[in-house]
Amino acid sequence: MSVAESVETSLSIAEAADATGLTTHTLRYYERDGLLLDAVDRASSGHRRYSEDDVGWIRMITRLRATGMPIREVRQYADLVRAGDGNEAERLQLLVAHRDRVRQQLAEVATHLEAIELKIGLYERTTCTLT
Amino acid sequence: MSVAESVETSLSIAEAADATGLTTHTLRYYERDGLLLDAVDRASSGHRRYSEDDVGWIRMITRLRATGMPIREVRQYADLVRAGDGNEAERLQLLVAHRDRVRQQLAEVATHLEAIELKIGLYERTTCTLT
DNA sequence: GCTTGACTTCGAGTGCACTCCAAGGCGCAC
DNA sequence: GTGCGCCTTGGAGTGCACTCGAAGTCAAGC
Repeated sequence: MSVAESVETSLSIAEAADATGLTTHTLRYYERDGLLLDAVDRASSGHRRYSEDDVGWIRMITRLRATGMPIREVRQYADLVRAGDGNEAERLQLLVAHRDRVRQQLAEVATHLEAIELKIGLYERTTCTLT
Repeated sequence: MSVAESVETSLSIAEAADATGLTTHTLRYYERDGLLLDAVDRASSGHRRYSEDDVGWIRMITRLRATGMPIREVRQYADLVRAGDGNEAERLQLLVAHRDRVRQQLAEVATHLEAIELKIGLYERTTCTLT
């Protein structure tokens, strides 16, 4: 923990887990699975050192995951970014497709939620009557 | 199919699947797993006959599922309903807890979506510049 | 009366996303 | 110098929700 303040801030895997809300297991899993842009830097001991860029990217992919993008597709996106400049149109296409799916799913969930709230209204009336 | 118009409308499993958007596999799975209120009626041939009540209940549980309620909890809810009158408060509690989770998750997804839309905005500017 | 097709059961298989384990390394505190 | 805790690896295990397969039944049409 005393190593935490290096010249440029870099985090241990536990700190990165803390910072991103993932577990250390998941962080290693994501790296193995090609979701990160590069292999994370290592200290001389072999321990991972996460840069701010790493953490920023991981936050991005947690947003994608939290909105339901499958791992496979996150990897595709990472592959595009890793490939460097020139494929921005493809990245855009991927993100737009995802956005549209999320919007639609959000709308569907909202509709279902309304139906559930209606049901709750019925039960509330019942239990009020009973009390 | 010519049997479709019985005295009181009852549906074959394929028709019920059509009506609910589930597969016949899933319908049988739900029944096996105790998600339905009773075992579905059978024709003399042993084939399932879904009543309108059955279909209504299945629609309700697809709404619960579509909003992320785990199978296990849907079963608990079904158990309560099956137990009959007197536990409305428990059912209400279960639904309210679910509603709150859904609302929160909806809000989180909306936030993540905004961040993703921001990213899309950046890419749109990039690709415009390139063109 | 034989084929066709929709249905039945039970159990096994699939895909996804983690999640955990065993065996071992490193560096600091006592 | 030894225990402690955090880290490493590869691979195996878990939980969820389906999804499929095999073998067989039944009613209807030709």
